[in-house]
Amino acid sequence: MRERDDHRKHRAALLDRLAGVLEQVGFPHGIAKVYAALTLAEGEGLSTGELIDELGISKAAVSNAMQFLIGTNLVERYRVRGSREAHYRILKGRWGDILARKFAATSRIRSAVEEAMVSIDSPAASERLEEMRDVYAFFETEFENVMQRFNERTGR
Amino acid sequence: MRERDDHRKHRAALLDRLAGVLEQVGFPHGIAKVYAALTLAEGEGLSTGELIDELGISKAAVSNAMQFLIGTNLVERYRVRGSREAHYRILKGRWGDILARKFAATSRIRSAVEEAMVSIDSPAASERLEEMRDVYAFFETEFENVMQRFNERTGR
DNA sequence: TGGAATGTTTAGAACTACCTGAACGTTGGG
DNA sequence: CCCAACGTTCAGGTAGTTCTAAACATTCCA
Repeated sequence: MRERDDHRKHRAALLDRLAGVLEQVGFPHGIAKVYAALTLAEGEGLSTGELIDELGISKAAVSNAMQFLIGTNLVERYRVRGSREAHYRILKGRWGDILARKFAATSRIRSAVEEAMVSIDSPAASERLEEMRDVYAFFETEFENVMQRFNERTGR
Repeated sequence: MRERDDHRKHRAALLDRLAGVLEQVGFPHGIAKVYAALTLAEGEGLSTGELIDELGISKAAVSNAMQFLIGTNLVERYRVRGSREAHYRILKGRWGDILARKFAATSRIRSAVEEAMVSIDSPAASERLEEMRDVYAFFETEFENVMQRFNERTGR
């Protein structure tokens, strides 16, 4: 069964690559692997046991990852009749939220920099902070517009 | 000198806070502290010795941080006559580059997801990848437009 | 060109994140 | 209600990162 073996290896490589992508988005390593496995699942989702087999991790790691993924509303638990195991599937339409959360950092950063500006007296330092503030203020409003267009697009 | 002491403590807190902001942007911890110190410097920059004193780190850490900051074109070295120490100052107008670099991840992610799509046959998995691809493609073009507006704005 | 001051590299220590195994708690079928 | 299957929590260990100290290299001035 050389062919099957190749297939399996290829799938594993694909999974690692996708997990790497998700780490770039900001997911912790272990959570990225779980999310990637759920994305590439043949059916609608996977059970705890299937995740343990496919990823070679412990059930504690699965439990931990699910606490994060369910807590952040990216994954949900569901039951399959005839099985006592928990099953997990990816919720659709969550990518907008994931990215919106990242954009939220922009406004936090802007206000933190502004807060720093008030207690600085050196002109040189003020100038550097001002540049930083202006850049982030610009991107903050741009991101708001982008998200609005995104929501209109998906709302249709 | 209670007043001076308060001032010093306040500065240190401000520095930590700004360093935290920079970590949110993606800087590693040590590098964020150095960049924050250079931002808040009274004058145009700081010497190695000043950074060591202010941050309480070793000269090796300074050397390492500067390798990163100079390598990514965010800081430059300059000399001060009468001193044999290296001095470092923040380059102006680099924040656009910093953020552009982050946006570049968007297109890398989109193409990685597209690559995964070609070797997947499960309809459920394809659908999930497709959603991810579409979202990232949307943001990719939006970011391109945002960066163009940013460059026009600063180009003036 | 020699020597002191400074910067870089490297080997190892400390810290942090995360994972595992085991104990514990919970759930559901008989 | 009890037992077995499963999930969660927690203490401990491991891997990876980043710091430091010290050796080494470089630079600059006499």
